[in-house]
Amino acid sequence: MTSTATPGRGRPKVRPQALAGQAPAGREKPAEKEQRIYTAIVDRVMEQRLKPGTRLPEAALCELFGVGRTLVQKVLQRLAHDHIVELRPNRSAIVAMPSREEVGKLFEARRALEAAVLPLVAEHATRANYASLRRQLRQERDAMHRYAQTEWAGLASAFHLRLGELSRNPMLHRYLSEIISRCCLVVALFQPPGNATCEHHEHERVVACLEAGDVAGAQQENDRHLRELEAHIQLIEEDTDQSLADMLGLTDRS
Amino acid sequence: MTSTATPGRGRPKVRPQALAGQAPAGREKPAEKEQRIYTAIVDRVMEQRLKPGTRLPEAALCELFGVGRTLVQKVLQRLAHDHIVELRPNRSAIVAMPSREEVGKLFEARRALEAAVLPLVAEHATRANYASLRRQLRQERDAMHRYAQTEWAGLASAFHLRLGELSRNPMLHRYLSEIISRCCLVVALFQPPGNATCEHHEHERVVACLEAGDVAGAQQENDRHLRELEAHIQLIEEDTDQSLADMLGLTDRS
DNA sequence: CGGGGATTTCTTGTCGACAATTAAAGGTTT
DNA sequence: AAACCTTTAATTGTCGACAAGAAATCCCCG
Repeated sequence: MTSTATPGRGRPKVRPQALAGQAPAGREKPAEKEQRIYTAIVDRVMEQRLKPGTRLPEAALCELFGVGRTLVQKVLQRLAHDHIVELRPNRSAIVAMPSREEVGKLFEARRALEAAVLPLVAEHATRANYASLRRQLRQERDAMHRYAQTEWAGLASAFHLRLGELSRNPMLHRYLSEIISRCCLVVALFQPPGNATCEHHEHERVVACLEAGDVAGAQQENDRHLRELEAHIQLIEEDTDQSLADMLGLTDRS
Repeated sequence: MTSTATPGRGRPKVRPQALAGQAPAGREKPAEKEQRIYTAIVDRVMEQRLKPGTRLPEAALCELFGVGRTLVQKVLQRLAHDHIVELRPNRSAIVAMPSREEVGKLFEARRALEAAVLPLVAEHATRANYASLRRQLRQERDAMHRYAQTEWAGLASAFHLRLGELSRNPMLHRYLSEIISRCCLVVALFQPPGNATCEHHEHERVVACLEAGDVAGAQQENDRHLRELEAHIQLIEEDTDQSLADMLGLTDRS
């Protein structure tokens, strides 16, 4: 008999690992199921409860969410397409860990895309749109003053998302959404809690330029704003010796 | 017994429809399988052998390509993400048929994106890159003179794709590729064979501006070029009474 | 003769099962 | 003791099976 004390020959048998399932008992529409799993994973990544490099085996996700592998695979496909996870053939999916170069390209793309979007916003935006933008800015400021970091971070990116929406171009909106959520991911990765940049004045400046019809000015302000955000990221990244740990291969396994 | 002459009660039983399978007998790597199906469908759509609105039932595709439904579904997901097909819940997937408004937004996005890409191209491009661009332009001109329409169409979009590549930004490159292939789809849909615009001079002008360091000029030339292309599409669309046939529901079935 | 169900079939949504691949440890040989 | 091979488990790739939803036709009734 194979006792528990004697270590078997091959790969060690993993313990059943009773994972706490949180599947809502009530039946839900098929589309909602998929969305629920998707957002659950994205949220955990944003909260840093799922760190980059963490393995995401399909079976575990199946138990966690109480669904079959088909659905989990579909979600993983979507996550991989959005670069939230990395999908390797015949290997577990892992939470994506963007390299320094990728982060640079990411912000470059974001600057280019937002600059391309601003003229369309200026073209289509109405008074009501500007009013709602300003309302959003007030919320943002309040959250900052209340030191509600997670909420504030969400609102800050919501501003840029709203700009994408106001371009009235579904494709550009989608692309910008994709890039912004990846940026959020990066920020969440490298930003130690409690270390936030005070940026909401810059948002206000962009809106002011837009409302005054100064598109070029808005582009310039936004570009500078994004560069500042990126510089802050880089700085923090230098601070922690992330690269060293990475080189030693300590970030690979749990 | 249920004879073939008497029409049964419910929905008419469809004939097995012996479809000619073209599955390569030799085993292939899993990733290649998926790509083979994907490109096969895209190619058929581009050739207009699969017209918009054509239904794509999973079972038929399974027989055609000799694979299971899992793979077919994965491919359909990708195609839907690229807006090549439309995916409705509990209904057959159909080849996408972009509306007039979507086409407008599509070209708007393309103009914005290419304008955003050009500065990066000017920043990164080397002498050798410009040389290869010019080589491509010569091929393009030759193909046009030889009246090789399909080849020429491919080369014409290849020029824009190359610009995306030269931006050295993977994300922008991918987005531009997506949009360009959608534009190709639209062009293929509305462009009757043999009716091509003579555009390669405009490409040359863009390259000339870029090489001279005149980014704004290149953007302007490219913008005008794309607007001309779109205007040509619209014109043709007005010509054929596509909307009428659509309203009569004649475009639904083969 | 037209409209509302009933009925049948088609089609997708979802799941577990089996095969193939990869990783990780132990044992073995030099 | 270090490098290689063997064994074992974990994990994904792929498929058919079953259930549920939608569509098309016919039947019946007004």
